[in-house]
Amino acid sequence: MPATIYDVAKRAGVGIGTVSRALNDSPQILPHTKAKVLKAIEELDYQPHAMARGLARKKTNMIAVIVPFFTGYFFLELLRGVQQEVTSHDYDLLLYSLDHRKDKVEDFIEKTLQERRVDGVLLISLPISDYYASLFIQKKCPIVLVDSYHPKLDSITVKNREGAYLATKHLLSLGHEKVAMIDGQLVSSPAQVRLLGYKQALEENGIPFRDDYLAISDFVSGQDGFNREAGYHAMARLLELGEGRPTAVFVSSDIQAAGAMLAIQEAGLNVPDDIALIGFDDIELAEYLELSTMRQPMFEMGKLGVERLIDRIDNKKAGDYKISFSTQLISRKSCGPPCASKQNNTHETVSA
Amino acid sequence: MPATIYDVAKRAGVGIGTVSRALNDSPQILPHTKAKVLKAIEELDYQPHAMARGLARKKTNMIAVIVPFFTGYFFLELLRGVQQEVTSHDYDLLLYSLDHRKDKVEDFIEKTLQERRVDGVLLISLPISDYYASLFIQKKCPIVLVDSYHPKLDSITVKNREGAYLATKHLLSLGHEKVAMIDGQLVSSPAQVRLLGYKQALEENGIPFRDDYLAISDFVSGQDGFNREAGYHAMARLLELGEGRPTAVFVSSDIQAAGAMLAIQEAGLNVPDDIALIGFDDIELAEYLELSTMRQPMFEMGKLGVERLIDRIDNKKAGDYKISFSTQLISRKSCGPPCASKQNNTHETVSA
DNA sequence: GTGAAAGCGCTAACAA
DNA sequence: TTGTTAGCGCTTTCAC
Repeated sequence: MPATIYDVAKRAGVGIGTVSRALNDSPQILPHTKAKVLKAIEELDYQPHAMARGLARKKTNMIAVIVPFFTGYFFLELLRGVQQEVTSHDYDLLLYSLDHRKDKVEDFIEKTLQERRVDGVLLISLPISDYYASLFIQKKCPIVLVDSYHPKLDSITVKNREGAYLATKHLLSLGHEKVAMIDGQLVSSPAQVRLLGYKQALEENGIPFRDDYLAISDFVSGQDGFNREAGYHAMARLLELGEGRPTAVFVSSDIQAAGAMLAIQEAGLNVPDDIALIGFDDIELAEYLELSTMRQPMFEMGKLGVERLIDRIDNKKAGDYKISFSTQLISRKSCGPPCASKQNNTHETVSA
Repeated sequence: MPATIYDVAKRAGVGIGTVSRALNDSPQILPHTKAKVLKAIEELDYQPHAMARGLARKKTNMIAVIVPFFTGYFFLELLRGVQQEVTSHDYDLLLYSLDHRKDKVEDFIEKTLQERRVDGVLLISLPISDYYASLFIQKKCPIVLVDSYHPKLDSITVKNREGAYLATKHLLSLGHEKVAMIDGQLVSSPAQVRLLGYKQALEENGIPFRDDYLAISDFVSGQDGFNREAGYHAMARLLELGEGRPTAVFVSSDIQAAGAMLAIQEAGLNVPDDIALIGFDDIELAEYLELSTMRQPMFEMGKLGVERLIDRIDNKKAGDYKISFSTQLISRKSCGPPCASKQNNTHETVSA
């Protein structure tokens, strides 16, 4: 059995209260006594039991991170940022990832909040209902949303609408008129908002929105459509338009764009000559595929999320906190050369 | 404040012992009484406090997973398997990832073992010293090593040596004679063992091992060399050999191979015509790069690791457990066509 | 400044 | 079968 605070007290010839004071750097203890205690601790290789401490202090020193797992590289980068920050603040991380097929985010929230009594929750890319938002506030349990938004809670987001707008605009500025979009399931908030940005760019350029130019990735059931297969099938549908097919596509995630690229190649077409492509995220893969994309600062978002969360926990800071990161256009080959080579498409303009 | 077991007892008109019995499905309780208690629990939205329960039961219901973070996609896949299994057994997962620049695996072990008192530890791709191996045994804390090995502990590994052997042999069978290897830092156990497999294949084919054909990835300091930059620089060194450069390279991880590929292209050379490449892992990227590789069953390893760990915890099963997964050759374009086109290299054989 | 004692919210052994 | 009580290992009053 590991040593307890009683063992230490006995060995140092003091009471357990004194040991506790030495442990917690209380000023209410003589340096001499403290030294004695520290020596006993050393000799017994004593380590305070986190659960016992947590029970007495009503603090677990754990934060929960809830993620939807299929987010792949995006999640990995984000988690790296999270981990770095968590570790440096001496908290431990309880990771929950939900499988949409069987888990509900609500169950995880209940579990972390009521059972585990974590000190704070970081919710990644997951929507939260008003009911649960209020619950967190009522229980005074700090929560930070990352890549998700709720008016009453701290949220760190990326400017999805702006990003989608800029991506579409980039395509437009290259001379494209027939610009389609491949999006994830609209239950996903980023998917919704990116669609808005796409439409806005179209509108500003006087190009009417076409239903058949919006391909929602819904191939793989139970997921949100942000995956390769879904991208592949969405592109395939666009390709079925034949001659009326788009000359450029804004895809709402790089991973879908990867699938789309494959579909284009299999159809004997070429990126960017036949169809220009721009994605969203800037995952590792994008660099290899020479895919233009809107970069999200994933690592930074994770890090800042934890920073803010711990600030709430330790310093009980209140107040609204909304941060929105801008996306950055990363221009690669998949969009083709600017303008010049697209002039041959200009005759289409007449009919538009 | 959330309801406690006392609140429930009062409301149901019973003692706290009875509530506890209802909670833990004890047979020592009348169905009628149990129903009464369950009703009170429902009404109060009571949830047992995990820490209090843990303290009394001497069981945390948490398992720790310790990973080196830079393992990228390999780790992500593995963690998916881990998560799935952990969740289905109603344990929670405490994630620790260590940054080699500042963390020591020993500190994490101490922390999880002594402070957090987790019920079990899953150590991924990380070596463990004899001292700590004994510590786990002595403390009777179950531990399972995944992608790592220790004679006294449960280990789930992949047949690294065999995999490396087969990869090298594949290159050899294609007609290559000048086969080099790019490896990670030799402190990494897989790196060591894969080197052995490479040498064995060479030897069996009567090809002498050449020092200048072994490029250790050591570019990025503080890491183990299993990353893109390191692969790039290792390949660059091989390329400096000029005409004496290898015609095929076995790279000890796909991510390094990706870097190597880039170096080859930048040198104006072509894969597989000038240099054939085979990697290890079969990460997502490999498919895109059309990189031949030895596939590791990552998801399965994670899942099995947890399965075994929980078996140890719940059923107190003892005994040695060593599982070794075989790797699978995934043949893609990066190795080029079999034999025929390599015949022009045969004249080199004379000097060998 | 320090020791003793009372909780924190549970489980489990012990009576009744 | 059920209620009572004594811990689990700590923090935190409260006296001294």
